[in-house]
Amino acid sequence: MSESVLMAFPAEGHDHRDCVATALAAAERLCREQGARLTPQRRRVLELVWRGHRPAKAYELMQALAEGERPVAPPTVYRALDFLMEAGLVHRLASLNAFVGCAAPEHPHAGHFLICTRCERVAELDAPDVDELLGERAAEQGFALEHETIELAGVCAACRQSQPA
Amino acid sequence: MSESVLMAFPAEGHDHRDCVATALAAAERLCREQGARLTPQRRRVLELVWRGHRPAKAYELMQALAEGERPVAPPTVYRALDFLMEAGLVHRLASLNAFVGCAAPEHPHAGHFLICTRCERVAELDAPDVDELLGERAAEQGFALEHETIELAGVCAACRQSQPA
DNA sequence: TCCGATACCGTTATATCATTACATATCGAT
DNA sequence: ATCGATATGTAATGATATAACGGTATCGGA
Repeated sequence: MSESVLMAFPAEGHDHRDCVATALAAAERLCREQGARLTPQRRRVLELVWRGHRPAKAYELMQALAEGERPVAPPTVYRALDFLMEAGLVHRLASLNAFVGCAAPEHPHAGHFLICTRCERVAELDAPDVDELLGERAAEQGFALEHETIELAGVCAACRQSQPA
Repeated sequence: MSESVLMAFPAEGHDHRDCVATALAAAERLCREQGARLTPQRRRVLELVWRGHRPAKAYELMQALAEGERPVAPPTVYRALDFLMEAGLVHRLASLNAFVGCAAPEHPHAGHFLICTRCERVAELDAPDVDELLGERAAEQGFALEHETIELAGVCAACRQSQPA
């Protein structure tokens, strides 16, 4: 079995600057390749989304953007998020109305998420076989699948260990 | 393979009064068994949710409730919906901020939905094998699954036939 | 280099979705 | 009939997201 390109729950003491740096570098590269414009504003929003492995709310991002600078209005952040989602750099979590950075933007994939209800961190689940099966089941009904929303809430390994209750 | 108890996309000319009657009867029965109070108001909301196989928005339900009667405020409809969800009579679709009636409330199940982007109808997908697989994949990461949100957007068979584009 | 088209961004207003808090009414067991 | 628990009414507010419009930056072609 090959190493997954997708993100598991990150280790306790991982160097998060690496996560951010990698994500931003990948974003720059992808956008250059595709002729998409990763403007400073969009880059800044992406960086903020990557502040942690917790999903970021749009209005939190707004506040963070405004920090020190002049305040920004909702469309600013929603436009940036729309762009980033379009580019596959960010995923939206429908069950939380929140956004997370994508760790593998170069590998197009439907996002399947594990969401820890204790620590609120999010990981992407790499499960192409689930996709396949869902596709089959949908096809049996004559349904042409376009977009999947798969979000699994529960308790991550670290939280179970620290508080088995 | 046994007949699924869950709802496929309903046929063009199906007798929808049957759907509603069946759903309401099942609700009455379940609530009686469980000692839950299906008050007239809650029953009315359930009935409205079942007006069609399209997801119902909370504020639409509010308006419909108010029709002819005195206007109602948001908590009224949200409280009724909370009760109905608790009882498993209604599912919430996170990707649409909307609600659908559950066709098989006596069979506890995670809701997996097919949502047609053309006609906006919704069907439940019966795919215990998908559940199983997801559970396994999650378990591999030490993740204790609590709740699944699975919503598949696409085009239903009827819409594909009528407009293959 | 200039121009025009397109994409980006700022701003105001408003739409949409959902909850809090507290008062009143109803139900149902004793 | 009374009392506690549950359900409902009501007002206010919070949270999420989009519409509409105009100005500005950027880019490709003349």
